[in-house]
Amino acid sequence: MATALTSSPTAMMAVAPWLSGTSIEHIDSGHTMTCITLRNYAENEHLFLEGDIQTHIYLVISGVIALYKALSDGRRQICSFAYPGDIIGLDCIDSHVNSAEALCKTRLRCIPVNAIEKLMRAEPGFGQALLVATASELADTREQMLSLGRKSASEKLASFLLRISRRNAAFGGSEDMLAIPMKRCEIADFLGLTTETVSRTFTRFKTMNIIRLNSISEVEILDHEKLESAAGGLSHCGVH
Amino acid sequence: MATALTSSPTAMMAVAPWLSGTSIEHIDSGHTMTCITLRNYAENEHLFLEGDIQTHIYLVISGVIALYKALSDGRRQICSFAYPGDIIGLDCIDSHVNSAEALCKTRLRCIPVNAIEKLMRAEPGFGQALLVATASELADTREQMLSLGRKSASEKLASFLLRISRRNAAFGGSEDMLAIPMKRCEIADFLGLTTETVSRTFTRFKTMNIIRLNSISEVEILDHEKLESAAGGLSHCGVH
DNA sequence: CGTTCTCTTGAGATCCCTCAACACCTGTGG
DNA sequence: CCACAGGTGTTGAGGGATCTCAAGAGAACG
Repeated sequence: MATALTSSPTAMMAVAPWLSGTSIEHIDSGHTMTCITLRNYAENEHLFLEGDIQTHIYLVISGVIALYKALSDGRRQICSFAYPGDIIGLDCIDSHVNSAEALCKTRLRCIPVNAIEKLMRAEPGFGQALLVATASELADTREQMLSLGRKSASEKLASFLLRISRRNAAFGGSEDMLAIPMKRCEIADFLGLTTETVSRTFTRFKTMNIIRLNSISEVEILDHEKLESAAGGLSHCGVH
Repeated sequence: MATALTSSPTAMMAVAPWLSGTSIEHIDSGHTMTCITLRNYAENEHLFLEGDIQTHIYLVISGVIALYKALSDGRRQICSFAYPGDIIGLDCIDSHVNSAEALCKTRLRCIPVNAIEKLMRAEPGFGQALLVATASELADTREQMLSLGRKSASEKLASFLLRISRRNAAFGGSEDMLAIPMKRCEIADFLGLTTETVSRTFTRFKTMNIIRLNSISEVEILDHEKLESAAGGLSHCGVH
C-alpha cells in the first residue's frame, strides 16, 4: 500500500501515526504473538515474494522499496515505489499479490498482521484511514496505467520526473533538485521500457536542456515548462 | 471501485448487499437529501467525467461501465470494466479520478455519498468490506499493469480472454463461451493497443484454432491450454 | 588498480502503429 | 424487398518507435 510517488502523500501519512505512535504499542501489550520490530534490509534483499503468506505489514522508515510482479521468463513490472512513511504489504488477502524488494539499505518497522486486525477493531478511525490510503493508492496506480498503456517513452519519463518533483514539493523539498534513488533498469521496469531507452531518453532531455544530471542519481530540472509539455496532455479531456 | 473482470469477485460481492439490502434504506429514512434511485444509462452515456465533484456511488445492476482516463489529445486508457455487482465512483477524494461511460444500455443504483458516510459510521462491518473490496481492486489493477507494461499484443489479448473466462466460471457461467460486451476499440483502450492490432490478434487466434468467433461479441475458447500459454508466464517467478 | 556492475551509445531488427481501403452489420426509408 | 448510410470490424502496406544485441565508458569497491 505504498503511495508510489503519489500526488497525495497526505492520505498515506494519515495512517502512519497509528503504526508508529502509542496506539499500536498499547494494543500490542500483553500479547506474546504480536511483536513489533525494526529491521534493516540490504540492497536487493526481498521482504517477501508474490504468493507468500502475509505475516507482517511494513512501515518504511528510510530507504526505498519496489513492489513488483514478474513473469516466469524474467520480465517484470514494478507497480510502485514505497518511500519513508509508506506502508507495504496490506493486501487484504491471505497471500501477497506482489513481491517487495529493497532498492537500497532500507529500515522498516514490521507490524504483525494480527496487530493490524486488533487495531482496526479497537480504533474505528484506523480502518477509515486505511481505506482512504488504499483508495488514494488505487488512484495513483491508475494514473500509472495511463502512462504504461498510452504514453511514449519521453512522456513516460517526463511524467515520472514530475511525479518525483511534486512529491518533493509536498514534503517541503526542492521542486527542481531530484534525488533518484533507483537504478536505470528499475526505472525501466516501472515505466515499461528497457534500460537503453530510459538512458537514451535521459540524454535527449539533457541535450534539449530540460534537465541536467549532477550525478547518476541526482536530476536537476532546468526547464519545468518544457518538461510538463514533454509529459504530454495533462490528462483529462472533455468528451462531450 | 469496480472488480474489473476480477479474479476475486467475492470481495466486491461482500459490499453489494449493504447497498441493495435493507441497511441502506434504514440509514436513509428521514433524510430528504439522501434519495436512492435507479437509473438507466444509454450506450455511450457518461456517468461522470474525471474531475467532477463526487455526488453518488453507483452499483451496477445490469450492463457494463468503462472507467477510463484520457489525455488532451484523445488517447485514453480504460482502467477497469464494471460488471453487475460492481461498485463505481467511491474515489475517497472530493472529485472523481476517472471518467465513467456506459458501454451499452446499463441500469444502475445511485447512492448519494452522504448515505455511504452514514453507513460507515452506523455499520462497522461496512467500512471493512469496502477496504477489502478496494484492496482487491488494487490487486487486479496491478495485474493489469503487468499486461500493459510487459506483455505483447497476443499475451495481452489472451490474458484478457482468460480473465473473462475465470470471472464467468466464478459466477457459475461457462468457461469456454464468453460474451464480450465491449467493442474492439474499447478492448484496445483497455489493453493499450489499437483496434487494428486487436482485430489482427483475434484472427491470429482464430487461424491457430485457439478460439472461434460465433458472433462479433461471442468468443468460444477451443483450446484452453494454448490460450494459457499464449497468455505468457502465469506471473510469479522465483527470483534468481 | 583491477574487477564488477551500471550506464551509455550505436546499428540493426521487430513489433506495433498509421493510413487506407474494403467488408460487414444494422437500421432506415423508399 | 431492396438501396443506402453510418458505424464497426477486417485486412494490407509501409513506417516508426522501441527493443535486441553488442561494445565501450564510468563509477564503485575491495
